[in-house]
Amino acid sequence: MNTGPGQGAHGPLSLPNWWPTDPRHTTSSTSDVMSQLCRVCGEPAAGFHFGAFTCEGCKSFFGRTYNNLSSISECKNNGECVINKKNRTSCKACRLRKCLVVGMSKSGSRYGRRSNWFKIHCLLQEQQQHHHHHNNNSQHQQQQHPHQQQQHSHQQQQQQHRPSAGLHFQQQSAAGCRMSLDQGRTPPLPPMWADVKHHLRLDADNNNSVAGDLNKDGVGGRLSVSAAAAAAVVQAVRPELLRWPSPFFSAFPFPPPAPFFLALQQQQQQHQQQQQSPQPPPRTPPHGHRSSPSPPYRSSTDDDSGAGERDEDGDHSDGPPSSKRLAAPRDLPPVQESPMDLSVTAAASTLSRPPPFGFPTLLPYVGGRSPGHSPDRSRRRRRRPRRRRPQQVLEFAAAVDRTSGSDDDCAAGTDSARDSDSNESATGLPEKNAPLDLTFNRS
Amino acid sequence: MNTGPGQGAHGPLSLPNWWPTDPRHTTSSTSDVMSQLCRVCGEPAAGFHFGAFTCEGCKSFFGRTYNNLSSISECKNNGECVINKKNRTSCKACRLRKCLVVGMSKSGSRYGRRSNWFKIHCLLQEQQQHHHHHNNNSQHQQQQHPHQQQQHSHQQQQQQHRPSAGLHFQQQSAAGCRMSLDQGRTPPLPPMWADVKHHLRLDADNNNSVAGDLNKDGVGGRLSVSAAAAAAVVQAVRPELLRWPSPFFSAFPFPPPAPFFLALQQQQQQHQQQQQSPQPPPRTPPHGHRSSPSPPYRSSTDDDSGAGERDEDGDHSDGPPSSKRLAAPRDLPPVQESPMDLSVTAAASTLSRPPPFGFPTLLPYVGGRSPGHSPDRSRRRRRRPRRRRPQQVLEFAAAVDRTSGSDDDCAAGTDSARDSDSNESATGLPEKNAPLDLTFNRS
DNA sequence: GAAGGTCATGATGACCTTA
DNA sequence: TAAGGTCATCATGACCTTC
Ligand SMILES: [Zn+2]
Ligand SMILES: [Zn+2]
Repeated sequence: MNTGPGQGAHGPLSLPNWWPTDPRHTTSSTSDVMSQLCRVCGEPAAGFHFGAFTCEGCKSFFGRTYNNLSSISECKNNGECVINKKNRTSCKACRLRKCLVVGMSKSGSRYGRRSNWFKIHCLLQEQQQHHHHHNNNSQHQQQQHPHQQQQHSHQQQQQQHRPSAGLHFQQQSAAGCRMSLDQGRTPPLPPMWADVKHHLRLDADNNNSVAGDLNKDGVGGRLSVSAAAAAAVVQAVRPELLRWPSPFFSAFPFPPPAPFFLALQQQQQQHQQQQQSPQPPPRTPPHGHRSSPSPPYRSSTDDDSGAGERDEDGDHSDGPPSSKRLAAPRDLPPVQESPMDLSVTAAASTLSRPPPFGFPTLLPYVGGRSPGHSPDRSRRRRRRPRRRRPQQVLEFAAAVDRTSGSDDDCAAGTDSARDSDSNESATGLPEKNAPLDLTFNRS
Repeated sequence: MNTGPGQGAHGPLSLPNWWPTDPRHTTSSTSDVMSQLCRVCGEPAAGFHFGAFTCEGCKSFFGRTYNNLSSISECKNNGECVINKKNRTSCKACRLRKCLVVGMSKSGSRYGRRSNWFKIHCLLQEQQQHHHHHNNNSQHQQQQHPHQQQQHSHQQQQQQHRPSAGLHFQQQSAAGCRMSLDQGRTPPLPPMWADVKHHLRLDADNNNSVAGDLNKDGVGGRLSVSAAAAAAVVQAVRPELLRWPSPFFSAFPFPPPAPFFLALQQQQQQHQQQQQSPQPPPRTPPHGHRSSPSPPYRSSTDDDSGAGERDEDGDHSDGPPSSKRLAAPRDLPPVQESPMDLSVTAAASTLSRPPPFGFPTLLPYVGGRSPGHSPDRSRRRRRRPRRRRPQQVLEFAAAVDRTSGSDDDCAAGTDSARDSDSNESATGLPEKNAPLDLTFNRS
């Protein structure tokens, strides 16, 4: 409980003292903010991106590839690649897995370019509308942290102070066009969401090394709700990418709360059962949660300089720490209260690898820019377009055919996957489609 | 002994019947030329490039990376990657090693854009000037092929008919400028080079699966002289790329004949001995030859459809074989007799990773175009140059410092190399230098 | 016909803009 | 400050030119 936003009076959002400190301010006792490393590759971090301290490269990689999961080819090293600064570009599957493991999520960014603290509050508001789910799933963390019990009132009380400036939720119509719904001021959270709120708080704390410990043994850590959501999306669309190392989803101590994921997983399981596919059973993702003896989140006084990600070489110590380092920490600005557009977009029609279940229709992510700011993507360099060979198209068609049937893709999900590369559809990149936004859509 | 150039009368070069058939014409009994596959990745071959049937991609890859060995990062899979169509871009080290194993060599292309048959004759001429070496090394193959003995006279006789239009050898001056030396008509080969000629013949036959068998166990195959030369260059400049799998150079049944390689290896060994570096002893490259019980080259009637490279998935069978296949075989045109420029260029000053020994100075390869054809590389798209971070430069400097001392690079040459990636200097790409030409220079 | 050049294409990541 | 756009840079490989 050191210097954090909880003790400062930032406008209408005066966080209580029990509120966990911002990990960007209180990282550890030995490493300060200036020397944060990318949780994915170990390079000096450039900031807190998509829910974790990452470098610019990993930030861009996750921002790109999560919307285009079909561009990732399966790992050829049994999914055991250890990502570091130099080999981070050699295996995209393991890099994405590492991103998910350390807690990165695009779903945490669907609130636009706001501070993470503001996003947490928005997420609390959002989850509130689906509280009829998971009433019994929010109990398995309480005995480990009884101090969380008496903090619910504070959290809700803080929730009352939350700036509610009319969040614009958007829903997906059948035609694919988006329509904004002004939700207005949301009611306070019911008590049954107290524990979920605790996990939601981890959304801002997911740079903790508890999640980083996942890289060691695949167990012991826990991820935030949005991170679990992101992983569930990847599991749904590209299950072969998360097949290794062993229980990926068991690291999540709770099922994802959004009904989207529940339906996603159920439909996927039903599809796999009725299709009798050789794909391995989906190891009961997020539902296969287990209670972990580890604390739900790290204390800000813990030392995270030696936890996780330490199998990289120490090449980050020889470079000058000047521009790659983070900026000096400042006081958190007050949470913004201006209205915002919570665009949840989708584009299922451009989904190069359509999932076998009813995936919600997606529209390409339009970003948080103002409507008047046209990206004008057409002015890119475009010289004489050279015709492609028809073989590529045929390969893609064959891959889609085989994948939609899901009959041969994940047949070699054992150690023999290394160097065998026996599944074409997983790694065969289809003809380049428009980037997809897999930011999960709330139905 | 089927249809080949040996029985056709092509102008002055009427090859005798015993002359081995062109592998481009007589591949095997089951696969014809139209269905040749890339010896590196298994894709339908686009032609006979750099001494082996390769696709366009592997051709371009070898042509690029052999001149820029510093751009290749060390394999993270213990050098055991099996290259196929889909994962060929994932590990450049193993792809280059595969290229060398199947017999690709830039040294075979230093004669310009000539047919392989013409290059063989030129190579014969060239090797003749260094016949004072390896007088005793050229004996261990004869007992296996006694029919080669009485064919020497034919080969020399054919050598007399060789078009000798004044080969322009170039030598390297101390100042780095090149000067052409018209060697004129070379004298006939002495008898001691009979066995070397046999291996030279393999230069055109190095698409045989004997070399391809190297991929299975690392032994049993043999490579051509130029292929051994190319491998020796890689061994000299980037020894860590050929450290795996086990005895790479033991596959070469003969030492490289050019004194360049002798000096290269000797200097390297001397340097390693006096430096007491943790690099493994250079496994006695090409000198550690051993007699192989396998025939020195494949008979044209053998079936090579099942030898080597068969651990890839059979994705090359589902694509349309139209444009990727080779053109229909035609009769070999007569060997060209016009004068040619045997440019052997070098550029040691731009060597990003200077070898610890006295590497011969190299100039960037200028290609075989006519002097009036300026590539005009400066008209490439060049927008506002964005300044680089100084960290990159410092990293490169540190890497060069460490590598020049050769104290820590090859320390982890065991199975722990996978995923550890403990050596910075091997994979740390230095600041992009000009592409190097490592086509070996004859002193 | 092979060597090498060309360049469209995709991936990457440092830098920038926006909110 | 973070999300996302920009784009220089690089690697790739299909196509092309040259010899
Ligand atoms: Zn990173
Ligand atoms: Zn190939």
